[in-house]
Amino acid sequence: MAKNFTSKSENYSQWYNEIVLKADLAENSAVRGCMVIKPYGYSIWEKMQQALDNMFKETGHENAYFPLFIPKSFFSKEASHVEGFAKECAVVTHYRLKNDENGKGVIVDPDAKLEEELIVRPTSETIIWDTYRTWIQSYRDLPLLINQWANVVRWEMRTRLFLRTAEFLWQEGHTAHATEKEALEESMRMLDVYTDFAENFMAMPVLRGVKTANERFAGALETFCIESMMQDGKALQAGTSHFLGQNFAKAFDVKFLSKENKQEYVWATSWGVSTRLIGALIMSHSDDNGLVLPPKLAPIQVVIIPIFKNEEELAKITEKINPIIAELKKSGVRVKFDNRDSQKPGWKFNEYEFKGVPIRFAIGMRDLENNMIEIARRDTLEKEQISFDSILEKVNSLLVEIQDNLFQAALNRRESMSTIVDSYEEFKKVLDEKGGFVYAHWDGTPETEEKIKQETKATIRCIPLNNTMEDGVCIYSGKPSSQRVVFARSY
RNA sequence: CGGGGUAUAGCGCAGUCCGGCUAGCGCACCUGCUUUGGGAGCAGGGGGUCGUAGGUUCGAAUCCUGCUACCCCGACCA
Repeated sequence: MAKNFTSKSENYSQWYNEIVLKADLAENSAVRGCMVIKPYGYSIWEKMQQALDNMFKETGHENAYFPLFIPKSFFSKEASHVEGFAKECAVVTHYRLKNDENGKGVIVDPDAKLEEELIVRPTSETIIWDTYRTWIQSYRDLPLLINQWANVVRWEMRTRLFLRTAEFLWQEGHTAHATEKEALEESMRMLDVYTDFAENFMAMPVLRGVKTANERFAGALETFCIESMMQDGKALQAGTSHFLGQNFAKAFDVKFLSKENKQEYVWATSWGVSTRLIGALIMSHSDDNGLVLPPKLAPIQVVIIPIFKNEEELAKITEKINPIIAELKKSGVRVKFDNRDSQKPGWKFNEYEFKGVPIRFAIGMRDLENNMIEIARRDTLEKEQISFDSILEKVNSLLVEIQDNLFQAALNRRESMSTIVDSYEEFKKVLDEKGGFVYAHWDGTPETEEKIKQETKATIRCIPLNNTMEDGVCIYSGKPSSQRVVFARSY
């Protein structure tokens, strides 16, 4: 079974790229740092969108859309926010092109300079809060619970398909509340939504925690996050939910009249996940045979491959399988019958393995005679013959089983990649030799965190929520500490 | 922005050091026959101003200079 894949144990980075290319998910674009998401990759994103969007609706949120361009002046209103994003913004300075007089093609018309430059949004807090000012007057307008599906641009130095591209797709929720308590509850609620999505749809276990000051979102008072562990032992931030306090309300003068007839600033949250989740999905489950998708997000859950020598045989197979396909579709299973005669069965087997389709059936003349069918599962690569009449039952139970199995395998992997250490020596050794999450005591200062980062490239991924309190001493400074935090090298 | 590398058919590459006949290979594509239970075989075929601008030379993919783009490693980041 030579699949021509670089083994992930040999070169993880190359393995990742091959998965993306061979599963036909995406490719680098001609535009610097950007990515073309191909139809199959996009269909996975659509599945993610649908699931998340339902969850947002269930928690009372509505979708809206705000402009791509943000006047530069909006950014100067929240000092720490601009500091966080200034280095990576694309800026629109002109609005017209013209033909070069020297015949050198098209040039930017110097006469078409914008009075005020426009920033291509790296995130939408500023333009949304500028808009919210006019939407919010009374406590009756609150809470305001809005989500936007959009593209954003961050001019990163170095890019990687799905994990870090100059332009990426995401959703960003922006909410306004009357009280601090409500806003904090909202940011926790959305962290719960993300956790639910990651674990139950992506089959990817996550650590829930709060970021340290160094790692906090620009302009937030508190950043909550879900952190996942990839198969190479590096951490990936899968989603964030920010408690913004009154920072943006004050910067954009968003006030409301309370029940007590007093002018007050609103309390805010924002939260987002991006197409990076597709990268997380790839690195959580895939193997040396290609992509492995959890059934709940697989664009094709079941593929049926007929094995035939001529049209008559195909007709017989089709006649036999069609009722089953209809039944599967009726019960909501996404099924594909690949009856192309342009490719051979073996070619198709490999193709759907690359693409991570959870269940594959193969049916030929032999099976018709025996009233049997061959079923293969992508997660374990196991094959078996089952009775034709048990297909429906088998598919329904196996889809659930694969989903659970992927989660459990990822969880086991993460647990085996988690280590508790009590000394800096041990800390460095584990990072170099094993990777993964490293639980260690930290004195709580940004200085120590920064030094550890410089010396080891490991950052504090989060301080776990509901952490167990435990007295100890900081592995770096030896100062007292009351709990362990989670370190890792990360993407 | 620092360090390294690459640019030749749709994709992946060889050829460049040491200039020379019609620029070659694998995959993909087209035609025909035989095939079809894990990426089929044989035969035939189509596709290239060798990144770009200039220079050296009888002659440049190959040597020289400028430019551009992309990739990898760092700093930065969802």
